[in-house]
Amino acid sequence: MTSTSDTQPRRGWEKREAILIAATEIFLRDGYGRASMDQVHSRVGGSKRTLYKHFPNKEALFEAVIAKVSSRALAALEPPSGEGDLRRALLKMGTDYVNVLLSPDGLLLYRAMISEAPHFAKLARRFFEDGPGRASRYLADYFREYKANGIVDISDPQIAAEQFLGAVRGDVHLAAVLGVRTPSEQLVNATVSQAVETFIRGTAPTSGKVGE
Amino acid sequence: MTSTSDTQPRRGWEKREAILIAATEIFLRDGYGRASMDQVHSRVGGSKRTLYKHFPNKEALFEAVIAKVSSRALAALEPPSGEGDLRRALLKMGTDYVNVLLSPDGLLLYRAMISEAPHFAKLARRFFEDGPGRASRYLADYFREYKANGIVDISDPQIAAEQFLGAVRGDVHLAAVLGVRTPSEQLVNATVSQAVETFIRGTAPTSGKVGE
DNA sequence: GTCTATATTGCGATAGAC
DNA sequence: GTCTATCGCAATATAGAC
Repeated sequence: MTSTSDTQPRRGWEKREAILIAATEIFLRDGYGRASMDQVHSRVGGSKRTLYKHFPNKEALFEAVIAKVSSRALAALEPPSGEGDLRRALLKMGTDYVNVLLSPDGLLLYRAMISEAPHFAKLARRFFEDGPGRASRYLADYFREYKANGIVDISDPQIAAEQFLGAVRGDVHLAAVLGVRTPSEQLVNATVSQAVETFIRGTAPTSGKVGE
Repeated sequence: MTSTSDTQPRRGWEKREAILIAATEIFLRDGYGRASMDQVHSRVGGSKRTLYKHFPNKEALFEAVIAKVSSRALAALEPPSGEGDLRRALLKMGTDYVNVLLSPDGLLLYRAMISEAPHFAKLARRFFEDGPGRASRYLADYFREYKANGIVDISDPQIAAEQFLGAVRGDVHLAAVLGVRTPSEQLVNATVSQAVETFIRGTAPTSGKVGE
């Protein structure tokens, strides 16, 4: 039982789903170029004709795969909870963010999007807007409130948000994407909390007060 | 005159260089998969035998291309100058760093490495060590000195270095890699200086003193 | 030039849903 | 029985490494 497909016949959207699942694994593992419709076909079984009925060509199949994985992987990015203190919000936001980036889907999606950006500009833009762009917008909005209340001293909230998330990412993400090393959860936590402390102190209103 | 090749005959390493130049443009523009030896051949002219004499196969040619572009693009990463104040050193380091990342070679190299990391693990590791890894090591060493002198308060210098560079990168780099937008020099400068200010205040020894 | 890989299609047979 | 999705299998065409 190495194959995803049972011997069960499938009809309608079930077949479509089966194709999508097989295609997802193959496209994300091998990349668009090295993946072949034949691989997908032999993995899912059935007729090639059916495959092309559901997805008129390789590009369409790839786009469907990315759309699905995107929504699945990026769903965990949520706006910081409005109340509560700054430290807690940043910790949660930072942790969620790196967890999305370092999740299997997150890593594969990131690689796929960067690889294919020149040929799938629309997908690349959507990925950016729904992923990193959305996260930093959430955080920027949050900062804007706190800035208005004088709780933080930030000249440009949007830039600050991108920088906090960038700091949290550090080199850990790139190392994981390149397969150089995979971070322990412990290192990730240490990284996030150090980033939070530096950021809070770096944006404290004027006195040396920490947080709160 | 659209071709890189003149009609001049070439011998030995000249031919090799000509091949490398043509291959560089094609590989980085189209990616490993879509690039073809035929394109390289027709661009550089001469016999296919000669091409395969210099580079026994496609992978070897790709590796040579990456090695050359890597050393060219990453050369600008230097250790921060030991004396001078922290603010100036961070500004220079941050600016150099994003300029490397956002340079044409930097962007193309980044994309190529991420795309091919699974199939060229050795190249990927070297890229990481010679690029981001080296930059953060330089900065971490610098921080260690300053930490010993009590000029900065940093719990883990290596993590802090990666975070500063990550903050400087922000989302600007990813957006450029994805072709979503290309940052103005002005935005880059604003980003770097905001990161520097936040970082300096965030790592100041204990009082509210800023820098110096 | 050779040989292989691969995207895409043609067409007739078939099988479950209504 | 009529539809419609699916199947099987072959054919076409092109590209690309060597």
